[in-house]
Amino acid sequence: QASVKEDIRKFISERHISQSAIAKATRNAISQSYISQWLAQPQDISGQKKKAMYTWYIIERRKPPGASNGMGVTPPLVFRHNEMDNDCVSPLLMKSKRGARFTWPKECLSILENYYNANSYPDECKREEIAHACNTIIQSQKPGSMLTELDKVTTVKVYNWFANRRKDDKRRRHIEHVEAMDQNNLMLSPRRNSTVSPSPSCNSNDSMAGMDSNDRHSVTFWLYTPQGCHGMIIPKKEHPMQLALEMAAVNHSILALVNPHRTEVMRHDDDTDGESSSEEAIRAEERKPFERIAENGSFV
Amino acid sequence: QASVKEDIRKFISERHISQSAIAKATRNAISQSYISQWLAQPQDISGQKKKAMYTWYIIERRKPPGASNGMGVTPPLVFRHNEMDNDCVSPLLMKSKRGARFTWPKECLSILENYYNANSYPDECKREEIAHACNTIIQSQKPGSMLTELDKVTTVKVYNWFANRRKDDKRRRHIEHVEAMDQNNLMLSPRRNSTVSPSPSCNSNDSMAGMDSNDRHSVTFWLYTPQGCHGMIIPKKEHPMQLALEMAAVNHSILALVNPHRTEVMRHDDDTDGESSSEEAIRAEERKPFERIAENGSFV
DNA sequence: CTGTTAGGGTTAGGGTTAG
DNA sequence: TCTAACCCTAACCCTAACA
Repeated sequence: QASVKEDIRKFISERHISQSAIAKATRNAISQSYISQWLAQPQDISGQKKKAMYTWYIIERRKPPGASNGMGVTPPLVFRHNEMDNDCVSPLLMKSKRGARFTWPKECLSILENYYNANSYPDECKREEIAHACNTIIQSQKPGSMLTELDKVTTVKVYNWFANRRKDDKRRRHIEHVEAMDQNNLMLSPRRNSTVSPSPSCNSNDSMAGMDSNDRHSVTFWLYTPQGCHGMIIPKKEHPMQLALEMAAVNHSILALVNPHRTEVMRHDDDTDGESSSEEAIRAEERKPFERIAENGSFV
Repeated sequence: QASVKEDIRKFISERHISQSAIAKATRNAISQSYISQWLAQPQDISGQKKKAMYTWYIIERRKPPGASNGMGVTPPLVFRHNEMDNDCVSPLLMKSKRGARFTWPKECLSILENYYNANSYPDECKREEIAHACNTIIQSQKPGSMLTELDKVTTVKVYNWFANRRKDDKRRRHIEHVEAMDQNNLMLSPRRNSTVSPSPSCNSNDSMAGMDSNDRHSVTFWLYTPQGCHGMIIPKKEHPMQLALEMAAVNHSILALVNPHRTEVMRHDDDTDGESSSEEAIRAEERKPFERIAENGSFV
């Protein structure tokens, strides 16, 4: 069965709708570049973006063909991600991170390091060269056995290494910088007052003050902008009934996509209580993941 | 004057030797935990452990930097604990990075276990639910008092529990697997006899057999492939004389340390044996670099 | 406009530290 | 001794900025 993606692709091209128009229409729920990638890659999969995309599609499709070539800023786009929102999307994505993890043999690390010093941005060609060099070395280390899929160095692994390496470098530099800038306030005042912040994480200045002595995980924070949560509020209303029907349709297609075999129920083995209290749903939106600050702010 | 402890600390960190490796190398004459504490406390003090530590250090230091990351199982470790052994244990607990340690009440554990069986990867939402459930139970157990910061179950604690739990699970599964693969040599022969392997750790199959019943810390080791430890066997025997000299040197340094008044000795390198005896060099050998077990080609 | 990717962010595996 | 909390980092997500 042709995927919904195919339909959308066709729809877009028939009506000459630009990717950026879509992005705009969905109020940047999906970015142009994401759309581009999604359309290009065969192994699609997106999280709740997919819903935004499908919703846009279904709504847009109803419009008269000639009028408004996608620019229509689709009616406020009200859908909330509540029921029907059984995050059935995640499992596929998540899967990838769950397996056994590759680790770089140290011989390879020195190779990588060498290349890195020469050039931190190797192109695909160079990456291939590097990967090959690594594989050769690894192979020479373990005479008999063939390289397993996991152990084999690929250009992607090399790419990742360089990317991570660069980030790490940057982080380290930043920390140094912060430390260097720390002569002034050696003695920081005891801000231990008991009345404050039940959620200790989000006070722009104060949090930074408590944080600078922190470990590498502060990387999560020293770039965080306090106001990251625009968008998605969606004031509107269409005919509720019709919308509901649409939503049902969307949901159905998604389900079908995710789970090609059985079209009816969907196990959604993951969490997802059948809960759908509206406020619950809203909070489900952009969860701020995991910040483990807290406890270390204590002993200053 | 910089203490020897400083030297050791530096040595360890430079060569990336883990505390548990040291513990193992000294045959648990010093526990990993003890090492940790000793290094943390400025107010050093240890009894005879100190000797074990120093002995390890002195011996390990002679090894070529690349080889044997602390895993060397130091030679029999002969010294006797005689005089000079002033066990001055003054627990001057200093600043420690982590606070007092939280422990899970058993009621909570069963809750966690339940959730774990349903889903080992709870999202933030679920974690909050779990935390709340735990807190409720705890609260009900102790009527009057408010939950202290330490006892309160947070989502982070829940997160950690699940992460640790998953690892533990994996370890357990692996051990089972190894045990299952171990039909052949159930009874490990008492290789205690004097003629063989002075280092009991590196005989491919036997070592595994001895290990599988091990505790959770075996996780550090079941990643070594059986034949990964060739070159460790060290058939050699040191010249007794040489050893004696070593011991003398060790004792000397320790004395100097215990009696910090006479500073003239210690600092220089112990191993005045200008030898680099040829047999020593043999053992330098390269070590096989780890190699994961790769059981996970499984789930494609 | 679209394809690419650098770089900000995050998750989770393997291993270590420390109460 | 046991294990909660932590570190390190491979692999992945997403988008702004470019080419």
